[in-house]
Amino acid sequence: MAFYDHQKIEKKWRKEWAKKKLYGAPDRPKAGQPRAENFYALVEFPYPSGNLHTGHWYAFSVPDIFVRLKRMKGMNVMFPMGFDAFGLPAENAAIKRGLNPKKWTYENIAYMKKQLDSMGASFDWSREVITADPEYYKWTQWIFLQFLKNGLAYQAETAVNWCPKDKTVLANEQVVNGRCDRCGAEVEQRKMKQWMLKITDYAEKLLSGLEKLDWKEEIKEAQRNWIGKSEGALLKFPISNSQFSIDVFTTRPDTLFGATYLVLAPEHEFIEEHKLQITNYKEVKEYIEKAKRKTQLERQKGEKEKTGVELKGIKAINPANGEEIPIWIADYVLSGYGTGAIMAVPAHDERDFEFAEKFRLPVVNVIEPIFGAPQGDEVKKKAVISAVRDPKTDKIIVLNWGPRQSRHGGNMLIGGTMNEGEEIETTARREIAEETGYTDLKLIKKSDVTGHGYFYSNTKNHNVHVDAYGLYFELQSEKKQKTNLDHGEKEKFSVEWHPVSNVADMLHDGIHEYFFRTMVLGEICKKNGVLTNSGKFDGMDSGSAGKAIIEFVGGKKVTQYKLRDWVVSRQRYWGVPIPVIHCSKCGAEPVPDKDLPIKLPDIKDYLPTGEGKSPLAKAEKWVKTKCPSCKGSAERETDTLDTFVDSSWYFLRYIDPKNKKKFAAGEKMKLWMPVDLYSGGAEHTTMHLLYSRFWYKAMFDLGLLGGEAAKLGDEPFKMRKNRGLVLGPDGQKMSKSKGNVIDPDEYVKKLGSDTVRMYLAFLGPYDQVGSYPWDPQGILGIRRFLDRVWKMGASSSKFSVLAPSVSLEDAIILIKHFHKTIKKVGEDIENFRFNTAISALMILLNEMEKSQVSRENFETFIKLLAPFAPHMTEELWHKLGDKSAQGRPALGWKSIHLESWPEFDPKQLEEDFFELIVQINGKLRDTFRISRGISQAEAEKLTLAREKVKLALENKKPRKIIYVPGRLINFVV
RNA sequence: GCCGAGGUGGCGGAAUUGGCAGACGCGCUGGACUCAAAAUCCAGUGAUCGAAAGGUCAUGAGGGUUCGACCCCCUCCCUCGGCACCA
Repeated sequence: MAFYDHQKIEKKWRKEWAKKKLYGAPDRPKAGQPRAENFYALVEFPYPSGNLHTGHWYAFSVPDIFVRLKRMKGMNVMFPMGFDAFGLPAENAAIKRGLNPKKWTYENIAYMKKQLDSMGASFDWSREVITADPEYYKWTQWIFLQFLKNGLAYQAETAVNWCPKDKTVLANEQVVNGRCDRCGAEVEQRKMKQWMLKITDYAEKLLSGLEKLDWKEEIKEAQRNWIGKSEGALLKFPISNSQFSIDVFTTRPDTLFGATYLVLAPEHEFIEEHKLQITNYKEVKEYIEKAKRKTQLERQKGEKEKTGVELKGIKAINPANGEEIPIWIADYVLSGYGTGAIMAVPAHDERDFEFAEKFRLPVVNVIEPIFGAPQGDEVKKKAVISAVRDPKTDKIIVLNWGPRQSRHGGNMLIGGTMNEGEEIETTARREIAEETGYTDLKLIKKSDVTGHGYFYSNTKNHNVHVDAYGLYFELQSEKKQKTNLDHGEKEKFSVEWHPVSNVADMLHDGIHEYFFRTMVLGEICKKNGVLTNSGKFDGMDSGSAGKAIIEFVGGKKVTQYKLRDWVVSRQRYWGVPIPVIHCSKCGAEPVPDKDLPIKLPDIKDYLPTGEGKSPLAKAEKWVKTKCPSCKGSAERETDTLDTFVDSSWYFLRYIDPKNKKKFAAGEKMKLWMPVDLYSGGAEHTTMHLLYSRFWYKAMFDLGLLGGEAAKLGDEPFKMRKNRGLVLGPDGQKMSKSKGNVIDPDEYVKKLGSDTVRMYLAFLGPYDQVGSYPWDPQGILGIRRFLDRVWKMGASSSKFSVLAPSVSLEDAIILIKHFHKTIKKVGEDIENFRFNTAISALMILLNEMEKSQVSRENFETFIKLLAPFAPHMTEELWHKLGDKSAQGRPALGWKSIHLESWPEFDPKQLEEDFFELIVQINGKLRDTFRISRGISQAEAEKLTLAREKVKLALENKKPRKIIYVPGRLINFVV
C-alpha cells in the first residue's frame, strides 16, 4: 500500500461523499429505515468575511466529531451551515475595497464554501441559509411585522448609542466599555427616533428560563448579570407646598428614615417642569448642559468624583418622618434606570455618603449592626469600645490578648463593661487607664449608634448580649498611671501600637472592627441590623422593616432590570429594510404580507451619511410609495435591521429552508426543535444568545411556532457549549500586526485536514473557555499518530485471528482494552472531551503495536477514529474491504461513516485482577496484582506476607486497617 | 466593589469525583539505524538526597477535617470572564 498521501485521499473522498449526499438529514427517516431519533446540532454560522481562519476551523471541524459520532450511533443528525451575510463588517470591508457590498459578500460566500469543503465536515448543504437572500429576509421582515402588530416592536425617541465612525446607532449590547463593539470608536449618546424591540417585557422569562437549561453556570451567570434584576420599592416623596411628588426606586426601604436628601438625574423631567420654582435655575441648567456633554465613557470612567447642584427654592418631604429635605441633581444618578431619582441615605450607601461629605449634607445613621446570633438566654451587658490614636505617629492602640479560648482571643481595641450608673465616657477613660495607663486623652468622636454583639463567654460560661458604644480618642501626652497589669492583673494581654492602615485587618472581632472602621476610618456600614432613629420602627430587624416601612408610607414593591429595549434600526445600507411605510395621515403602517419581501434596492451610493439617516433615504424612487391604508402618497422606512435580527431565527429556517409559504412548517419545527446542541463563541453570551432566546420566546407567545408550540417549549437551545480561543504560537491572540497568524489552509496542504481538525480537538477541553496556543510541533504529534495508524492498516498481513507469538492472556487483555476504549471514546465525545478521547485512542494504538491485532480489531479501531479523521479512515476502510481474500466479502460502496458505532460489552469491562494499593499511614508502600473477588481477610494476609510491607511496618501492630475492595488497603500504625 | 470560572512538570493538559498525582501529546536527554543529517524506532524524563535499593518534598499560599485531600471546609493571593456611580 502506498504512503499516506493525504492530499489525494482527502480530495477523493470529499468528492465521493458529496456525490452520494452522505450527510443530508431527512426530516424523517426514509421508509423502510429504522426510525432514528432526530438530533439538531447547530454551530454559529460565519460572517462571509472572505477567508477561513483557524477560529472557523476550531468552531466547525471539532463539533463535527461529535456530529459524526451521533450519526454512527444511529441518530438522524441535522448539521446545517449557512452565512450571516448582512451587516457592518461585510459592508465596511466592501467599502474599504471600493466594492459593492452585495458583490463582495456573495463572492466571499462562494470562496468560503470551497474552504469549508476542505474541512471534511459533514454539513448538510441542502439546507444552506444566507440571510441576505430575499427568500430569507422576506421572513425576517414578516416576523418583525408580527412583533410590530403585537406591540413588541415600536418606534420611539430615546437616548441611544451612536457610533460616529460607523455612523449608525448601536444596541446596548454592542457597546463595550463605552466603545463600539465593531470598530472601537467612542460611542456618543444621542436622542433619536429609533425602532426597538421590547426585550424588557421578557426580562423575567429570560431569567427564569435559564434555570432549566443545560448550560454552564458561567454562561447563565453572564446573562443574569446583563439582565440585572433587583427587587426594591417605589416610594413617593411629596414636594413641599405642592401637589407634586417625586418617585424614587430603592432596594433599601428599611433605611428610609435615613434619607436626608433626594438626587435626580440631570435628565429628569421634573427639573424642566418646575423651572419656575427653582430659584437657581441658571446654575442648574449649566450643570445639565455640562453633564450632557460628557460621553458615556467619561461618565463611567472619568474619576468618580461626585458633582451636583442643589435645586434651590424647592424641597421634598421624607414621607417617613415628614421632614423637609433638599433636592439635588447629580450625574451619578442615571436617567435610564429606576425612576431616574433616588433617595440618598448617606449613612448606608457609599455613593450617597461621598456626595454628602462633599456638599456637607446631613448623615443620619438608622441601622445598628448586629454581630453573632441571639440564642435567647443572653445576659445583657453594656460596654464601651475605644480606639486610641497617637496623632504624632498615626498609630492605634491594639490589645493583643494572645490565643485565648474566648472570643476575646486575638487583637482588640480597648473594651470594657460599664458600671452601674456610669457615664459612657467615664467608663472609656477608666478602661483605657486600667489597661494601658494613658490618662491624657481628648475625645474626638462618639458613635451615634450602638453595636449589638452576641457571643458565648468562656470565662463566665454563659451567652452574652452586649450593647456597645464606640468612642474615639486622641492621645494628648504620654502621661500614664499604673495599670492593672502593674497591679498584678491575671489577664494576659499586651499593649501594642499599630499603624492605622493595618488595624482594620488585624482586629479579630466584628464589633471592634465596625467601630474602628466607622469612627477612625470614617467608613459607612452596609450591614443589616436593627433600626434606630426610625420612629416606631426602632428595634425592628432591618430585614423585615423594609416591608413595614413600604406599607407605612404607601409605597409599593417593584422589580427593576438593567436590561434595556433592543434598538434594532441601523442607518446603514447592507441590511434588511424595515418593512414599514410612513404616511402623514395613517402614521407608521406595516407593509402588507403580499408585498413582502421589501427588497433592498441596488443603489450606487451606499456610503453611510452620518446624519442619522440611512443611505437608502437617497434612493428617492424606492422611498416614494403609497400608503397601504389610505393609498395616499407615503414614504418607506429607510433604516435597516441590525444583523443580530437576522441571526435571531436562522436556526428555524434551516429546518425548512425552501418553504415559500412560511418561515418554517409547524410540523417540521416539531420534529427538530429545540436545538439539541448549540456550539459557539463566548462573545455572543449577552448578544446573539440573549437576542435569539428573546426572539424565540416572543414567537412562541405569538403562536408562530405552530400548534405544537407547547411541546417545543420556549427555549430554543437545549444545550449550549462555549468554545475557547486558539492563540498564535507565541501565546498571543492571532493578529496580522503581530505576525503570528496561522493559516489553516497551509497546514491542510502540508499535513492534511484530518491532522488539523484532530490537532484542534486535542488542544484541550473544548467546552472550557480557555485559550490554547497553536504549537507547530504539537500538530506533528497528531500526524505521527495518523502515520502509525496508516502503517498498521497498510501492513495488513500482520492481521491474524491470533498470532502464535501472543499468549492467550495478552490477547484477552487487548480485547478488554478495546471495550474500555469504545466506552471511553464514546462518552468523551458526548461530553465534548475530545482531547481525552484522542488520548485513549493513542493509548490503544500503543498497545496494538506491541501486540498482534486481528482484522476485526483494526476495523473497530478505525471506526473509533472515523469521527476524528474521516478521510483517512474512509480510505483504510475501503482498502480493507478490497481484500476479499482475507475471508471477508468486499464491502462495495458503503462508507465507514454509515457504519454503526462499535458496541462494548459491559462484561468485558470487568477485570478479574487489580493492582492493590498498599498504604501504611496513608503513604504508598507497595502495590501488587490480586484477584478481584478476594476477601478482606485474604487481602490482609497476602499483604502482610510481603517483604516490603514487613519492612515498612517494622514489626508494629496495625492499629486500624482500612480496606477499599478493588482498590487499596491502608494500615494505620 | 459584586458575581462566575480557574490556578497541577519546561509547555498543552490527565486524574474513576476522597484512594498510585503528572495519563496522552509536545519538548528535552541518551541509544539504535546512517558516511552524515532528517525521518523512524527504543529507553529515560516533577524536584531533591542517594552508587543503588530506597527515602523525602511537591497540585497558587496558609490553616482545618480525614486512615488518606489536586478533590471537602475556612482564610488569603493571583489569572481570566461578566456586571458596575444600577440606588
